[in-house]
Amino acid sequence: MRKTRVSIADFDPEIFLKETGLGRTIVELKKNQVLFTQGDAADSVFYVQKGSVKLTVISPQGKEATLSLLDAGNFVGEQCVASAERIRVVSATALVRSTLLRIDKAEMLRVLQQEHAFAGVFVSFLLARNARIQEDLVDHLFNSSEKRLARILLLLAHFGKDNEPETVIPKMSQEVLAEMIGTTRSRVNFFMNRFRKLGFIDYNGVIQVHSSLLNVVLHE
Amino acid sequence: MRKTRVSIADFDPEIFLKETGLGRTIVELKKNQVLFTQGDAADSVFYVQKGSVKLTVISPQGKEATLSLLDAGNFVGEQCVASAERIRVVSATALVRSTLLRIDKAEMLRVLQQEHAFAGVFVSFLLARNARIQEDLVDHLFNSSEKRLARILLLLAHFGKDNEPETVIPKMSQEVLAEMIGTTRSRVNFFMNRFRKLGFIDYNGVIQVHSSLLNVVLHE
DNA sequence: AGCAGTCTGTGCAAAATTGCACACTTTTGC
DNA sequence: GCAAAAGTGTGCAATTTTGCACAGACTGCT
Repeated sequence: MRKTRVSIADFDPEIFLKETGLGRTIVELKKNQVLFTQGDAADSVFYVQKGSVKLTVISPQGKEATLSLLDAGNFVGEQCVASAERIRVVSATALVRSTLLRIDKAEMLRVLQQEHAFAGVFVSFLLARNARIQEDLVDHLFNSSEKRLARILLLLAHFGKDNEPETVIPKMSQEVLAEMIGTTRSRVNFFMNRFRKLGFIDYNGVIQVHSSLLNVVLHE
Repeated sequence: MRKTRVSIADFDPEIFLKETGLGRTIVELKKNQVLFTQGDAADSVFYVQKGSVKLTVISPQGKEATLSLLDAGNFVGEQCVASAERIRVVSATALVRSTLLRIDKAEMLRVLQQEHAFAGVFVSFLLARNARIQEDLVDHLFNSSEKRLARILLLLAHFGKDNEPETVIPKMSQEVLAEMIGTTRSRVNFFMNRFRKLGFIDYNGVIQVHSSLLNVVLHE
């Protein structure tokens, strides 16, 4: 064990994000339980310890879109750290039974301010998130909905698995897939069947993605 | 003047981002001059002091897309702070004559690590950038290209002006507009003329946006 | 002034996408 | 176990978007 000191050098982001403490509480969510809703007051940040969370937005016209899925190790609702943001701009819902750490905004600001190591972890997270959203945007700028669907399926096939090249996709309706790639269910259905006929995916109950699906994304 | 101390309390992000120093040099760019290109080695971060920069990506098929315009006060190439990223994933080009501060990656990491205040500035920037990209993505998920064009025009009308509600848009071809909203020039031309006929924009040489264009974005 | 290169206004056929409808099949909740 | 709700496989007409093509306007350069 390390020498005990009062200095900040003892601060460990890993531990901070695992344990409760001042301004930190544990939140347990059942599958499909809502963490917060677009429009809610935003006074805390969450950190996913176990499970996964889906971020969605609703358009003024009532259409829903899914922005991203966040699994263990991600922050949720981090926008509220920005001074101007007092309101949630997205909704967050648990995809499966999940455990999150809720961190008060004030505590979050304090720790960011005082603990280098933690700020580093947070910056890394923000950069990764940035890169991912930007990729999604590029995907929209360049690709047809067919390719977007193929890409999302490939990404989902690895979602939440750091290790094995598992190819089974989390239970997910065609409707939700459509929301994620910004198209209609008709379209998703059409392509899913096409991919199946071509042998890129298997698909009876659960969806299994084969690496051959990569061809759709890569080709031409 | 404040008491002189050797402590880090003297560090001022404002000053740091204005002056050269260890690991920091000034870069002057002419209009349309390239700062870096997709694929270049990424070993530094830039901070826009004056002028503005355009970020673009090229698809494997050779199509080009414009991801964002960054004016004074923004960082460019910040992705390289992420440990994994050794290569530029976008290209950056000056929109007008511009002055940037180039900060070595190592120096950037050092300062982020040691100076709370600076880390705060950087986190704020990342959050703002995140929010903006996310809005762009939502725009794509929900809106038709007509609305996207209207939105971009409105945003451009205020680009680089913190103060006056100026309505003149920086010189920008229909081709570039098309790249920004992910459609074809045909389409942009079609809508530009429509907007003009409807009196939403004026358009002889330079583009002037009227607030009535808001209706396109807001209406149903 | 003259030429080259870029940008704009059009037009149009081909292709992709949307929006619905409806019948089935699975799940879910009680 | 059953009824309601959610999800899926189809089909199709209307609409939107793409991809080209071409002529005229404008710009910068020599």
